[in-house]
Amino acid sequence: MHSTIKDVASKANVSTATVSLVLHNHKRISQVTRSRVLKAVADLNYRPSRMARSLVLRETKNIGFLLTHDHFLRTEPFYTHIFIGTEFEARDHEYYVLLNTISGDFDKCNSLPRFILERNVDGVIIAGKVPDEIISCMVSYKIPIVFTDYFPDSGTYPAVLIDNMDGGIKATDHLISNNHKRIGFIGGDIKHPSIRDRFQGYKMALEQAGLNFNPDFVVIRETSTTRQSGYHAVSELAAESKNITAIFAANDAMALGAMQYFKEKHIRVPDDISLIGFDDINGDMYTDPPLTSISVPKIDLGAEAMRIMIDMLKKKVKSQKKVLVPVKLIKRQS
Amino acid sequence: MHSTIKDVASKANVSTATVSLVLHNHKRISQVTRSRVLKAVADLNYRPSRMARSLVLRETKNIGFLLTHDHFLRTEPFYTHIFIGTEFEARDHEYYVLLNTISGDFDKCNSLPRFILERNVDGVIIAGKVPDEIISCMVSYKIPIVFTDYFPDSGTYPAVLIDNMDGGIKATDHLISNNHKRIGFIGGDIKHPSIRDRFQGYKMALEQAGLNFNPDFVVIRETSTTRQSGYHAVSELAAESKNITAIFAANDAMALGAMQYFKEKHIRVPDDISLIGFDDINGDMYTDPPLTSISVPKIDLGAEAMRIMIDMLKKKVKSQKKVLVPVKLIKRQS
DNA sequence: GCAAATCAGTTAAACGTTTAACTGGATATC
DNA sequence: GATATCCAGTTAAACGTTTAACTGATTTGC
Repeated sequence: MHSTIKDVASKANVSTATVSLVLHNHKRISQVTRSRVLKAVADLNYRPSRMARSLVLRETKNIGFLLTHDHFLRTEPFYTHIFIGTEFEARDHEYYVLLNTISGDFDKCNSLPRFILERNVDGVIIAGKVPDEIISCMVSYKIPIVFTDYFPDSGTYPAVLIDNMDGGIKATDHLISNNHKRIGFIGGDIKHPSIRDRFQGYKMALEQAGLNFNPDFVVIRETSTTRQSGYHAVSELAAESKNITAIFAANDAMALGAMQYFKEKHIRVPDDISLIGFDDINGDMYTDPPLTSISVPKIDLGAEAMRIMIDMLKKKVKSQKKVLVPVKLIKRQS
Repeated sequence: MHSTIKDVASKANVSTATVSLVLHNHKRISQVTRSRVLKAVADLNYRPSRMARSLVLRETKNIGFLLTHDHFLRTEPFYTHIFIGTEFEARDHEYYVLLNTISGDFDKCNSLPRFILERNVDGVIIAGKVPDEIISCMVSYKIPIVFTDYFPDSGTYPAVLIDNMDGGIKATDHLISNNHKRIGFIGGDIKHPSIRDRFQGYKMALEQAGLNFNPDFVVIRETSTTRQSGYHAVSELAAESKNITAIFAANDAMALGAMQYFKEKHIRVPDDISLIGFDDINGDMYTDPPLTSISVPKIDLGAEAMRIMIDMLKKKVKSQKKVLVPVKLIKRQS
């Protein structure tokens, strides 16, 4: 089998403590012993067991990644990319990421992710909106938390968020600069902080440009932000009868739904109506025509969250840092 | 902080051994003691620590997921979906999946994934092609391995593979049944078992249909199977001058490259030339026109691999089972 | 020349579990 | 009534590390 610290110790004729001290570069060990130990380590191909270290050091070197089942299964790899970002950063600091999805109607504290109950993670990164209940359940475990792409209304946690308001402004400004005056907005789940901020940006940009905000140009009653709700929202908006010449969709999924609707009704994009989305999933998928959108650096977002987490763990102090990651307008043909 | 087995023991006035036995439903404990212990467990919200259990039971309840950096970063979420599949199955059996990418030019055994060196996984699932060296490095650790979507030429390991040959036949048959006689094949990395088998299926289907295999209709010199190589391969094929009316691309990425080429040359798909791919990434992305392809159940593939792994761990016996997961023709408009 | 300080290690406890082996009392067996 | 069996737990070792506290030898300071 594999070798343990005892094998190394007996091979080098020292105590296990000495081996451990050598591996931690402790100054108390003489050069000659040190090299004898290191030789034994190399000969036996020894590496300390993570489990044993974790137990005594009370740190697992695992970080939990938590999101709802729905978010994880979305066809657009939005959260997958955030996950990958955390993974990249974790690797550099010798952490592993344990993924756990929870159901959207979570309510019982004893159905918390196993990695929390069994104390198998040093901290948890939460991605996207999760039920408030789970957060209150988690506080009793005193585990460090970092939020990404979501932030609960109450509580003080570090978070990495998309600069949604700025994105809303940029998207709307883009349409305005293309001479659109009658600009619609379709959104869903308007209580979601991200969607709310994008909508806010939309209104601010209109105001800035001296355009009136017209509630008739807005559909935000949808409960979700899926392709279906985009289709439905745009059909309710009845843009054609209101002379709306451009639409800002709260995310690309909804924009795709809108596009499908327009295709069915033989309304041409962008000739008859312009369309801009948010999230820039076009990098991963294709749309016809390619969708103009606000690009979100998803991988950076995950990496930044992991950076904050690792920093908190190292300094043993709860951070409250909020990071807004900047977004970028990606002009395409819609 | 959290409670340990000692807290429970002293609260219930028993030894820690009794608590453990109760939690393992050992028959030796009387009903009255059992319920007293269980009450203490509930009151203190106790769960055994994974690290401590792992140490004494010598099982980590973690499974490693290994693939090359390149594969993980592919824009098409092929391996991501396999990963998700393993994740789903793992969850049901109380395992976690630790992901680790390795570089494609791996050579040194001491750069093996940390989870192997530190004995932090009970087994490893390898996804896609990896350097042979890593496999030989791993054998000395005597860790159970399951391959997915790849199988090394030497060695006896369990594997979950796509039925590539059947897929190749199905794809070619589909073109034949649409009255195509002059069918091209573009592939890359032809030494890769998957690509080789797809090509094999192509040839078999031609033969079966009484069509001649024409080497001029084939480009398999590309070294990779990316969009770029698809573009390049199809330009080399010069299909138009050879009167080729249909092309079977070894995977969807290459098909996409071909499509781009045709678009640039104003060759219409499917009017001027038919195109079929392999992998069915169209479920996750969009192409124009929607690409006919051979669908691979990626999530199932990952789940099946995890199932085999867990089964091996439970029975403590090395399996050599090879599973061929069936593929399906998805007719679209190309 | 003797106490104090330094050096180079070792001892042993601790982390939180599991479980084989043991114990001491009650019951069954002949 | 002595012995064997069963019952319901407990004791203690083990898993593989880390590290505070200790030790015994050597060096330093005055």
